[in-house]
Amino acid sequence: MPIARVALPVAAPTTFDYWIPEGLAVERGAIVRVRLGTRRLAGVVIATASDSEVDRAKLSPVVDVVGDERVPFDVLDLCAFVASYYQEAIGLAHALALPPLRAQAASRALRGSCRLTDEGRRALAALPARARSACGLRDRMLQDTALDVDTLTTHEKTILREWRRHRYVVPAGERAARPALELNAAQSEAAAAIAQSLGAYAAFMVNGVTGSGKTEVYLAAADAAIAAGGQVLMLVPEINLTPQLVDRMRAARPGLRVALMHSALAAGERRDAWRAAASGEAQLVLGTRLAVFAPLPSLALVVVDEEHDASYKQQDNVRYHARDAAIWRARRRDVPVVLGSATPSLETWLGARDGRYRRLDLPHRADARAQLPGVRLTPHRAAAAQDGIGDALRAGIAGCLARGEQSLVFVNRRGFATSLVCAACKWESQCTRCSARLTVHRQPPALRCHHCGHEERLPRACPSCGNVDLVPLGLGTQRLERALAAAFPRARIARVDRDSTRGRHAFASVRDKVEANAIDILVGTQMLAKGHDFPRLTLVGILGSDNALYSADFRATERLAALLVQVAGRAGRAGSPGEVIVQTDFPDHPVYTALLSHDYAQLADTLLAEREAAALPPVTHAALLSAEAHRREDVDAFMHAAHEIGIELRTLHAEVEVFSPVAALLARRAGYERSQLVVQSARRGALQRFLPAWRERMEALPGRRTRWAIDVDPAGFG
DNA sequence: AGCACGCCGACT
DNA sequence: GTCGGCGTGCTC
Repeated sequence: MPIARVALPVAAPTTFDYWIPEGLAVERGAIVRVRLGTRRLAGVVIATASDSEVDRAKLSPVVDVVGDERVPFDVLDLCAFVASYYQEAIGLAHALALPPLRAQAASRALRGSCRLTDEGRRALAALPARARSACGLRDRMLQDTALDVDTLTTHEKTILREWRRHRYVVPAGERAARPALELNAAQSEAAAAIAQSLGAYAAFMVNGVTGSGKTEVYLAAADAAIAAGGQVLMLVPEINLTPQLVDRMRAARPGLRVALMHSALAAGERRDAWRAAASGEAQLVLGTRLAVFAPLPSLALVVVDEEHDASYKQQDNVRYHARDAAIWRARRRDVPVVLGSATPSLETWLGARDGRYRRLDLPHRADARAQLPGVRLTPHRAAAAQDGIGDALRAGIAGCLARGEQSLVFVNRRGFATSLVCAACKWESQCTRCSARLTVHRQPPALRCHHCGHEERLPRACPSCGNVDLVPLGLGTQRLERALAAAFPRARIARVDRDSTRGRHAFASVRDKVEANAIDILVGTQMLAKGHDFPRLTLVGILGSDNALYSADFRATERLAALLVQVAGRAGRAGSPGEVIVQTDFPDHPVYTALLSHDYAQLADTLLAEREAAALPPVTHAALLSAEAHRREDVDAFMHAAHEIGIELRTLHAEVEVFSPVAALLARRAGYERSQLVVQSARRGALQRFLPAWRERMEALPGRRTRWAIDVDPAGFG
């Protein structure tokens, strides 16, 4: 009896067999609907066979085949690799490759940018001011000559669709192509090296300083791949970055067929993108980490932009690393892969040092007029009394304002203050469900936990002793914004953090304002760090970054270095020289001296030597077992057992080290007590042989009160 | 992951 | 007496 082996989206360790009814064409890669228990599920056929190990009586039939899409074989292989490498359920790993199955009529997708017609302009201007739902969009349409549809919320797209029916808006058409950017020597050399290697596996590390024009290198390499009839897969860390990147791509390459893939797309749009990729119609597939599973029949080149970025590692469900999956896939398909960054991860750095990756350097900014910014380190402690704004930074901002230039002040913490303490007794705002302090917020006023979302009223007096002298400790974006407003009352200030800027629309509107020169000072967190060109921005202030140096996580310094370089890179990108002022009390720390001398390479070598000395990743290979339960004793009991099993298995796996369980950095979160345990080996293969045996023994442990997971190649030991 | 089955405590 | 709490184990 013909059998289909189906990977179903359940946390079971195996696939499930179903018999194939006569007349139903079921082949490897087909998406089928089946019954599992009482449920009906869609899964992907990973193999067909002439019979099954399972009792015939237990087998049920394949219900039907969904559509005509097939998951390509290399993607099936990638999913199998991901399941095995990351110790995940085979079916959950394969679920990553399924197209969105909601068969809703593919909405006539709006693409690119739209502009108002004259009639539309009249109609919208005449719209009553209280037509609130459309108001923001209307204002933006009336202001802008063209609006990028990708930056809109789904609600706004609905409105826009309506307007298009009335012929109020029409597609803006392809923007006039930017004058073809002359590649400099380093750029054309890098692009040529990649282009020459098309047709076979090769891995490149493109190490280019901020503003060195890595995108142009990717584009030139992509041109070569596409000209030969190939498809290019380009991964980016965040959806925030895609609209701008797409704009640039479309402007530079009119007519380029791009498909976007990220989780913020509606099911219909995602399905369209999936089909465009699968049919070969899309020449460039641009997306976040999940795009690494896209069907690409003519894949010719893979690019991972900002490859150091932590968001490539999925932190829940299937804990895969999209960069590593991309490398695996490139090897499997025998095509080149490009890993680009201004601050390469130490994994990639080591790969380049060992000769596994070919190193391509872009040591200068592409625009010859744009110098790398000058960096100054000034003491932070001295600034504490002035809400964090030291004299140098104050003078710098004043200078910028006088010249009509923009400044950015960065602090990596939202809210007003880190915590609230009582000046009289020892009381401190503490989360009841986490081992963390509650952050002070003023807009709106509240004490909030950034780990579990718990919220309390902002107390007027100490809940413990009644004293009214409560002191907000530490610096957040809201406090900084207030201090800047007090210091520069006439400056136009915008705050950008997760609280102020929800959704893509909000971010795009700040970006537009900055571009329209309606903002003098930007205050914000991480959100501001990445990949946005602000030509008038000449000063960057970085506050509170020393906090990262206290972190117990071994990757903290590497992450800080990347963040500093990214933020500093916002300064002075177009002609005007930039300045970066970093307030630190550790000016001799290698991470700051590297920033001063613009020498990330030196820092990466130093950090790598430290990892070598301490036998830490990427020199060794690690997995992290993390567990949580409501009761401390349950976690401890589980971890104790897990540790014992690990030690016992070492008789068979001598090359693997099993460390003792320790409380997690955040020992309690949302009412769960948390612990973790590290296992590692100098050899990846040894760790890979150990992990399944260990996992199976742990799965057999009684007591399900503890939730646990294995994280292979964890982003940190936190 | 769901979902059912099963074996123990407080309710109309 | 049974309603339902969640701990345990199975699903082709």
